[in-house]
Amino acid sequence: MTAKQGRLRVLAGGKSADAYDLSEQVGFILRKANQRHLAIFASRISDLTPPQFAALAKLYEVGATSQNQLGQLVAMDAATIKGVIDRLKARDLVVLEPHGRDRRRLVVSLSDEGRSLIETLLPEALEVSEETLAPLTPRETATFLRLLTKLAEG
Amino acid sequence: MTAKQGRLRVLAGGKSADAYDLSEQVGFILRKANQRHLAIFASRISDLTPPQFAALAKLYEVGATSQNQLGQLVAMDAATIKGVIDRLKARDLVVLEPHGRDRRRLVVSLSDEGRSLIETLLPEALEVSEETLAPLTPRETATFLRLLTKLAEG
DNA sequence: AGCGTATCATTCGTGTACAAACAAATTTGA
DNA sequence: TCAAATTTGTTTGTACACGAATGATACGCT
Repeated sequence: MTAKQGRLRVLAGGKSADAYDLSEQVGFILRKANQRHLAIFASRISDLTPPQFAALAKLYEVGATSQNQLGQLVAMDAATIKGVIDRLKARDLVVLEPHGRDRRRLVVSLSDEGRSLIETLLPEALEVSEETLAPLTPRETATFLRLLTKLAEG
Repeated sequence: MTAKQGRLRVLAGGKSADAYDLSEQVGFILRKANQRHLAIFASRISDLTPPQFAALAKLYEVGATSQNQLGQLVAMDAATIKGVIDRLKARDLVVLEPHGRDRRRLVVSLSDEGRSLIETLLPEALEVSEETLAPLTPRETATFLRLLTKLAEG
């Protein structure tokens, strides 16, 4: 019934000419892996979204920085990091101050509340990573992370 | 200067107690890998977004289906697939018809235009996958896809 | 037949993501 | 030195992504 449309031809001699199976494409599987991870994250850390957590964790790591710089550190563009910071700011988890010498800049840093929240959450976050990687053996995990990093960095 | 805040303690004897390096967490690297893939996709296929492409490709593969069912096939929830289909419908790439026996359902199928578009784009999509995987050797690619699939499926 | 449950589509609200266009401030370089 | 290029932050518009709620319809079971 469905044979008439969408038949994908595979050549006899090994390599396929135009065989395309969506569910075998990297992008598609990558999206699904991400979905699974997000679900695990949400089930353990309902207080923050992953991008919000990433921003706080990075601030905790590097201290005060400008908005854009923080964005680069957590791989978000200017428009995206702004939204994330706005929401953190609205919850008083971060503090914004003007930069002394450069009047374009806005320096972001953790509030006391933000610091104590991230300190509470860090152990949970490690468990999120563990649970995400649970389907793999330790050996596979090491291999996977190495290859994934290679892929992410191009 | 930043040493006072955010210091992460690592125990002497090997395993870290609460060391947390954001850039080593699966979720973070997964997000970056996704970003790189999306950029590659956009540079080669500017006509459609990846979700739109996935929906069309799946329709091409399986023929007419209900909205929700298509959503399941491409791993999108009901609200998401609806938006995607709305946009495809607005460009006349898909056709919507009521289902005969079940008046709740809306049957989606490719329009002629949609079919010819997806046929044109399929070879490009294979190259998107190739370029995404280019940082890995063929051997690494095979390993990576196997592990990624394991991870995505839990 | 009828009642509870499940499914399908839709809507609303929130939160990423990114391109593009912009203003203000700073840096560069001729 | 002073105009050009760059950086920083902001806004707008489009497109996912998902939880939760809703209404209509279908189905299972007694």
